[in-house]
Order: sequence, then C-alpha cells, then structure tokens
Amino acid sequence: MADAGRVPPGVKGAPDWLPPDAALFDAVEAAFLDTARLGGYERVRTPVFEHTEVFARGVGASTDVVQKEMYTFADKGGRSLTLRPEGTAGVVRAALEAGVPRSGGLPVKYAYAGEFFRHERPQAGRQRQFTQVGVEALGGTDPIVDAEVVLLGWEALARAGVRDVTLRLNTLGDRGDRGAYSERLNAYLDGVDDLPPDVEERRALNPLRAFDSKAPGMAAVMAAAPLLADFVSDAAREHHRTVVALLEAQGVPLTHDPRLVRGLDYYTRTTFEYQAATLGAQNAVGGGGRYDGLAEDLGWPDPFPGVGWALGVDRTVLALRQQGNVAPRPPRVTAFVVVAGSQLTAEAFATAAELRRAGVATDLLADGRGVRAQFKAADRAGARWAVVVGPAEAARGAVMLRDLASGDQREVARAALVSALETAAQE
RNA sequence: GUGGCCGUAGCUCAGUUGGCUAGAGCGCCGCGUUGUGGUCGCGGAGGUCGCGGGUUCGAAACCCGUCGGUCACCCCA
Repeated sequence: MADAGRVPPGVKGAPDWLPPDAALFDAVEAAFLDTARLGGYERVRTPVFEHTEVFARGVGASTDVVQKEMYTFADKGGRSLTLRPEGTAGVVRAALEAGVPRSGGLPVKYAYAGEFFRHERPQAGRQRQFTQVGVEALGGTDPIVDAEVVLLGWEALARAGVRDVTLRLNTLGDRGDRGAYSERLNAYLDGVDDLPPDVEERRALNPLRAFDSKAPGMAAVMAAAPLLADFVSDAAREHHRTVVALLEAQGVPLTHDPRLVRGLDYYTRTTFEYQAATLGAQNAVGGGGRYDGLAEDLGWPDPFPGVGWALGVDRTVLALRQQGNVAPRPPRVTAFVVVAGSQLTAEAFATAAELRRAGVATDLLADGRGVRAQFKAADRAGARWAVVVGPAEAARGAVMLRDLASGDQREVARAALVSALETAAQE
C-alpha cells in the first residue's frame, strides 16, 4: 500500500481500467461499434451533460432514474445540468436540434459509445460510472426497423464473444394503450387487501411495476391481474407480430416476456432485453425498445419515432470473464532496444525513435541499469526482438538483432535494421 | 436508500483459546553471467495489521464507532 493512503481515492463506483483489462474493455466496445457499423449506423458524439430537463422530460419525471439516480448540479449561471444517465434522450435532443426530422433521408441511423452516470449503490455489474454502446434508428415506423435493431444487438453480443444470451421481448402498446391499462390495473390493485408496501409505493408512479414485486403472495395476486396484452391496440399488436416473425425467421431464439416493463417512460410498443446467464443479479447486458413519443415529450411539435438499444460494456466484460475469457496480456512492443554502455544512450534513443517511425512498436530501458535487467524488461514487455546497441557493433555501424523466442542473434548493419525486421516478420 | 459478509506486504492469503523482532507463495530489486531474457540458485527491499477509541500486564485477534470494499434488495445496460 506504501503511501497510497495519502492519495485521494477514486470516486466510489467510478471504475479504473488498467492493462491488461482495459484492452478487453476496448475490444468489447469495438465489437459493438463494428456491428453497428455493419448495419449502417454512423457514429455520433453528444455531451456527457445536458440540461436537466432533457432527462426529466425525456426519460420521465416519475422514473427511478430521474427521481433518485441523477447527478444533477447547478453551473455558474445557475442552470441545472445533469450528467447523462442514459443515451437516448441526448441523441434524440441533438437530432432535433439539428433539424434531422425535416432534413429528409429518414430513418437516420446513429451509434454512440460513452460513459453514463447513475448514483446507485454499486454492486457486481453496477457502477456509478459505466460505459454503454448504443444505436438509435430515428424517423422510421416500420417494424422492420425494430427487427433490425433487435437483431443487431443480438449479433453485437455474439461478436463480442458472449455466450448463453437470452432475448426477452414484449410490446407495451402505444401511449394510449398503456394509460388505459394502468387505470385498469390500478382499479384491480384497489380491490386487493393488504398490498405489500413496495407495491403501494410504486403503483402511484407506475402500476406496471407491481409485476416486479417479490413480496410473498404477490405472484398469485398478479397472476390474476389484467394483462397489458389485452389492451394493446390492433395496430401495435400487428406491429409486434411482424417484429417477432422477422426475428424468428432469422433463427433468433426469443422469449416472449409479458412482464418485461422497462423503467424508462419513453418506451412504446417494442421493448426487449438481452440477459447473460453467467451474470448475477445485474444480468441485463443490453436492452432497448421503441420510443415513438420521446421527441414530442422533448417539445418537438410532430411525431418523430425511434428505436434503439444500449449494451453495457462493463457488464459484458464481466460476462466474458465469468465465461473464462481472461485477457491474455498482449505484447506491449515488438522490439526492445538494449544499451550496453552508458556512452551509447543517445544512439539507443535514436534507434528506438527510428523503429517507432517505421511503425515498429519499440521500447527501451536506458536508465543506467545493466544489460541483464534490460533483457528482463524486454521479455516482460513481450518483445519479439532485442536490438542490442553495444560498442563493438557500433564501431562497425551495426547492432545485434536477437530473436527472443529462439535465442538466435546476428549482427545487422544499422541502416538495414528496419528492413531486416520487416523481412524477419514475414517469415 | 436498506441489509449480509469482508478489510494483514504490489497481488492471493495464513496467523491455533489474545502472548517473542507479523509470515508464506507469487511478484519486485540485486548477484551468480562487470554484453544477453524466459529456467535455476543465493541475497535483499517492502507492512501506520483500513482508521479512531475501548477492554487487558499484553490486541492483527475481543468490544464500540467510523471509513472502504463486496454481494444482495431496489433499479437498470
């Protein structure tokens, strides 16, 4: 621990990623973004903070996320800003601000990756700062867009190497359907004696959450409750049927989950979630849905529908680790310059610089330590080659090139070093 | 926000009913090889036992508090 006790600690729930784990993290993020690119989704970047009302109105004032999990603060001008707790509201806000709905070429397809912030109690798979990759297809109403998005997410997880993923799918119907259903469900709950406190508390915000209650007896109570499916309009039901048919034709093993209720208010019609079997309580590695009313919630005068998902990078890394994917430490460099004699330090420095310019990842340890220590460092760095800069060779305008795997070494003219490495690499 | 469990070297951990200068493995540094790594041998560095208080002749161990971590509830990706 040395003097670490004097150093201010990292913020609770804000993870550090160091080698070699950071490489695995990047690989997962890259796999997600690659998959999005294959679907024609273009990269966008939006700020990590927004005016608070973007989330209050977009995500929904009654949601847990907005009510108790946001990092909200006043800036110097007294405006209320919030660190983004999710990606969709900000991306849609940016699209509306740029006039995308009226610029034609719809739907537009966007992909993003970045950090998000929710003030929750950290646990396995849940940090206060976490990374998500997401896609949003904006301006399309056809169910084929929903199916494309769902399938892309499925394939993104496969591309990242996650096994044992299950896909849960549901339809929430349209806004009006859900309103009618909520009233009906509340009426039903009114007739139940001794509702558990958690249900009483939540039903005012969103009675659909009663389905999530694990209080004893609630399962039986909810089994007899009216079903959202019975309130879904014919149009929404037909939409859903088409999405399911398209996905099933692709062989995606989906599970219909009538209890899948997303906690963000903007969802309409299609909702879905990808769950990883190997994860613990936080087993949702991704999720999303359609949000046809979001643009209007944000103040846009016309309908501007959308569908999207977000995949959790941190959780995916966790799932991969639990599958036994430990990131093997990749070689840090391919060449390592070893100096024999302090009078050759400048020469070694120049050699390393030349190799780097030629595109060969190179390091050196010219701080006066012995050759033995330098070779040890070369080995630790995973270098394939050691380039020994010593007085004997230097006198001949050469260096010693040693293959660290085989132990073979030969003298190479200094001017021919780069090409020698290039030809050796081809063999 | 609520609850369970856990804090001993860089890492993983041991420390017997409270009792010598607090240990191991791995890692790190050096030497064996004053110009050669990965193996081996030898040596070395490194610890306010999370922190504060209490009990005791004596605390890493027991008690209280506190901070941190972790898992679960909740929520969600």
